[in-house]
Amino acid sequence: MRPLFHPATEDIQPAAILHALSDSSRAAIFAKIMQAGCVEACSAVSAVGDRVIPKSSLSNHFKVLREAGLIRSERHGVEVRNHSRWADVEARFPGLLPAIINAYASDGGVASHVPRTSPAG
Amino acid sequence: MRPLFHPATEDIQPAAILHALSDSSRAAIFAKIMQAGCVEACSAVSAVGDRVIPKSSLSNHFKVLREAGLIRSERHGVEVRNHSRWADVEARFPGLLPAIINAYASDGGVASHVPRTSPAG
DNA sequence: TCTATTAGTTCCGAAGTTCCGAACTATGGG
DNA sequence: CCCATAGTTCGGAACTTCGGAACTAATAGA
Repeated sequence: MRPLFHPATEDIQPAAILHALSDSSRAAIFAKIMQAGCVEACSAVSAVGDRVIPKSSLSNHFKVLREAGLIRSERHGVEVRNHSRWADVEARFPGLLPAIINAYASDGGVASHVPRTSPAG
Repeated sequence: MRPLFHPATEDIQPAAILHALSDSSRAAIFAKIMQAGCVEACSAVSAVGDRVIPKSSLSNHFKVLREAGLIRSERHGVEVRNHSRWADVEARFPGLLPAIINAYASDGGVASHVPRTSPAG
């Protein structure tokens, strides 16, 4: 298993963030990671809405979020803990994440009841 | 030639907007349409940066932007004029477009020197 | 009306991406 | 060592995107 790659804050690209969050499953996963105190094992997100997501797809979704710079993943024993990189992204692109999360929330969609203020992350 | 489809303002989806703008060529095209007084013939965007975009790809990029609700395209004789739907998108998802355009601009990228305030259109 | 030109769309094959089950790797407990 | 749990990688099917060639639509000129 190769080590998990994370971009430096200054290497985070807007296109990668938009691509990562343009998938509503991934947007929901990201919203959930923020709500859950910014720490979440992959297995805690085995479903989005009514839809069960297979492990391999989930692993790929986490990879896309990680390589976009949206989350930081750390192995802790047998599991991986995922932290939101909200502060990093906010520092680099102020207002981008709140706007995206709000848009999903106001669409009544997948990422509803998401905090409008920066969570501790 | 079938008529050009445009979603109603209330049918605009965040995921579609993010997907449309997660491609840097499309983000550049959209930025250019706004800068150019919100009207632009497709042929005026035959290149993005140093890269020449073939007509068929360009046609598809405009279609993606149109179907995401970001632009309105009207046939005027032999050409198509594209208007930004900034006001519609801003009404539905306040702050989303400025945040995205700013993110690209502050990345020093493709959509630099883009207005930070809502343009006429 | 016929032809040419310009602007854009559609078609379709090649190339690339995503999805997901199966096989695999890594860690921890007994 | 064996088993269970958590996640990754592999690989094929399904889907998307790219771009050249052929097409449609409007317009101008003979």
